[in-house]
Amino acid sequence: MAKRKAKRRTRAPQATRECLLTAAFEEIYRRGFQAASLDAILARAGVTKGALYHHFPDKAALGYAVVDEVVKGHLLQRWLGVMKDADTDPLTALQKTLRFRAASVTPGEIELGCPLNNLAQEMSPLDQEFRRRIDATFDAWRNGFARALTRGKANGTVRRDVNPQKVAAFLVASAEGSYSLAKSAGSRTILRSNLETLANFLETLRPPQRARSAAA
Amino acid sequence: MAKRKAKRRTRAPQATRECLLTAAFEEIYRRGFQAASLDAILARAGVTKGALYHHFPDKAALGYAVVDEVVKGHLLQRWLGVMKDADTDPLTALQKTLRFRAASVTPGEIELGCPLNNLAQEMSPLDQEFRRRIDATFDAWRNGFARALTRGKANGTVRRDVNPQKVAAFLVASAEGSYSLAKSAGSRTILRSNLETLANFLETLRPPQRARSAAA
Amino acid sequence: MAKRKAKRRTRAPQATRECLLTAAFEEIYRRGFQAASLDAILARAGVTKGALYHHFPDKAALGYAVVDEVVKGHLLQRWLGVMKDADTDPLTALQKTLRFRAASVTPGEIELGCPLNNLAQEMSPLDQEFRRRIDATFDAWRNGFARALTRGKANGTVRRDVNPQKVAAFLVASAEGSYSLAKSAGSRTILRSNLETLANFLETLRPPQRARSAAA
Amino acid sequence: MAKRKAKRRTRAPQATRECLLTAAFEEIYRRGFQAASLDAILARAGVTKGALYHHFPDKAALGYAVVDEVVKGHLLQRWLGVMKDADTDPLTALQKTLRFRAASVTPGEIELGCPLNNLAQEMSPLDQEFRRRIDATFDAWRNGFARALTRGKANGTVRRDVNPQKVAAFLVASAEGSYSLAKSAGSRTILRSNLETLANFLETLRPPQRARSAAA
DNA sequence: ACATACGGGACGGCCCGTTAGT
DNA sequence: ACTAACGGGCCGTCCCGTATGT
Repeated sequence: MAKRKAKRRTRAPQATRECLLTAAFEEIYRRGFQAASLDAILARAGVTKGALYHHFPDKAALGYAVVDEVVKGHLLQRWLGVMKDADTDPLTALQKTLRFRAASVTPGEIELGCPLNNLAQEMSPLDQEFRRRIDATFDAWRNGFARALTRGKANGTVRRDVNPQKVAAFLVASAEGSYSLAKSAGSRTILRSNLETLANFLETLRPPQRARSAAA
Repeated sequence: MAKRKAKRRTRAPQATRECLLTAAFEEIYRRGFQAASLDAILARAGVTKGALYHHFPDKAALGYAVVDEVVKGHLLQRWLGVMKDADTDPLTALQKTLRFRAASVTPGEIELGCPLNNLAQEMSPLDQEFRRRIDATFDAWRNGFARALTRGKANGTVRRDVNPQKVAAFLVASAEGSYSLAKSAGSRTILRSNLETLANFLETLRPPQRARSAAA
Repeated sequence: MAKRKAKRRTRAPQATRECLLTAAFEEIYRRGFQAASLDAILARAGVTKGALYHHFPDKAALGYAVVDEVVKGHLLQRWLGVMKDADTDPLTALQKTLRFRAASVTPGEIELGCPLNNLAQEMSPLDQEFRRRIDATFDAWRNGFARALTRGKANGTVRRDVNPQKVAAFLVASAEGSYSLAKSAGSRTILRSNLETLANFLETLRPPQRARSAAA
Repeated sequence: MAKRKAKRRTRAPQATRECLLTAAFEEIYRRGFQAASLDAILARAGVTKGALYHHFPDKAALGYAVVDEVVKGHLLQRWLGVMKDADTDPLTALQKTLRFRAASVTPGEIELGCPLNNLAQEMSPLDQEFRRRIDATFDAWRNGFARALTRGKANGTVRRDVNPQKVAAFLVASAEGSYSLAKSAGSRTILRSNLETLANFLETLRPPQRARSAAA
């Protein structure tokens, strides 16, 4: 009872792997990938070097898996979760998402920023494999937005001259930039203001005709 | 008299200091602050450890000085240089700046991103002093944009309902986000597209009367 | 039924053991015993750790078995193979063996040297059991040479004052030394020259009467 | 007096370096290069990691310096020291050297063998730079013997048909082989016997005429 | 104002061996 | 008979900072 050994969890490789990924994500989110200490991750996960070495060949592979299996899921759920097949009005859905993100941001998110963007800034120039996997995640995000805008063009809720790919890329970039600036300012106000400005920008993408029910 | 090292580098404290700052900036820009090796900086600068620790108390102080004396200047010159006192039409001046940045971006900038944003993402949560100095730089940038917009409101080239501070913050955030995404995508095309979208967004800030001449 | 690994390697304990010994020999020959990685041996053999530790209690035991079951056979076949019962003229048989070894040496042998000598140099001072088994192998080699010289004394082809044990030990030592020096010189020429000098030395062990036919 | 700190030896870089080399030599001699622990060397030398890293870029460089600055000197002094300019009779000088080495061998030398040969066997195939430096040392040894034999040919104490280079190489190889076999046998007797046989072999290199004063 | 020598610590990689499971 | 998960521990590298010396 005194000894905190608690060994032998009955051999659950899948659980061990997920435990490692979660611990690695938290440590990397906090310190960055290069500064993240494997020993700290191990202590947090409650496993040993041998287990880590069994599941991942080296630190980089652990980082790759964190991107693909932890960060990607979190991110897509947050930004694409509510508008799976929003056939009605994608622009409104996007605005709701932006405003919900602005409303529900935690102090921790303000301080630490977006985990994917952190990794992107740090590792993109240093490791091609990292860059590829990070960009693939950003691409999934952008594509989610672009598909929504395309649906809006199809049902007439989005202007014809809108390029869904370009606007989606701009939305993602502006959102990430908003988190970045809020992080260095240490201010959730700036994040909310920026996301609101972005939501207002979306209003300009609606067709001129219907402009609030009765315009013509 | 026996040994003749041929070194003897003129003993100019100011030059040594600037040499260190330049070398430190390049190394930090490339690897990040934590991963930047003092020995690598020293080798690049061609000075020794004694000189470094004569001019700076520790690694952090060197980093602070890089922000204040190297990065800040570069940044403000690039983004505020052309519109010092652009009394005529600040929105057009801003658009020109965005489009000039889009046109003149180098492959190195795409790969490595914005040095200030890199430092912001990495160091803001880890070191309050870093965060303060980085935010001060961003603030100078935002204020430059905000002053321009205020001038525009005064001379009627900018809509009355525009909040200069908020729009300036949004512009900086979107620009930084555009560099971030371009960096992880390894694509200058995405940067250009985003900066162009941002320039188009500025068009919506003009008063409704004018510039609507040839709409139909 | 769900998983189908396609492995299933026939379950043949003897074959597994020999496969391990061969892989271990090659890895040890190349890197030395201490530097030989069990994981590398396992990968080369295509078996897993469980199989290894089923057949051998630890790394040392694997090394001992390599000496006794792989190295010893190779060595004795090479140096004692051709003169099993050379009743006629042992000195000539020894000379033929030396010259055949000189002629048939491969670049790999030059680079890596004699596997028994490598192990002897590395492990003799560190592990008594290793030393014993290595010395037993050298002893078998020496005894093979000594028996041949004794037969030569009996049939008059070797001088009476020759001490077979001492000369045999000298031959083995000089041969091993020749391989050693050739290895560090990276030169097969030096090996051939030395083995030829050793063959010439054997000429001095013949009785003075004969072979002096054409001296004047 | 209790604390064994004894810091601050008044800054003696040369002494520190030699201390490191000596400690490294002993540790490498005992365990081999790859198995030699830097921490053990450091503990033996009484210096820290920082000092080591200052004097040598890595472990390999330390090993190279051990070969060039410790092993080479020891070896050449032992085998070439007594016959610097033995104008009289080089063969006798060589025999004296061999017999002196046989007489003065210590149990430690029997157990651990020749440090240069140990390094040669272990490192030659793994590191070209090691091989080069080791071979250079062997070459100096061989050249010392060869020069002596050449002088003997000049003054008539060595047979005309002797090839000094080849015989020198053979002598070095046989001597090294003798140490090798003695090491794995754990027997100084075998070393003495072999060196004596080698000394006797030298007798066959004298010109036939004078063969002990009165032969014809 | 600067250079060299050095202190001490931590990190990632890898390694040998054990054990739960089949 | 054999597999895979896992336990710990050690090693070389490298790093930041200090102290002595000129």
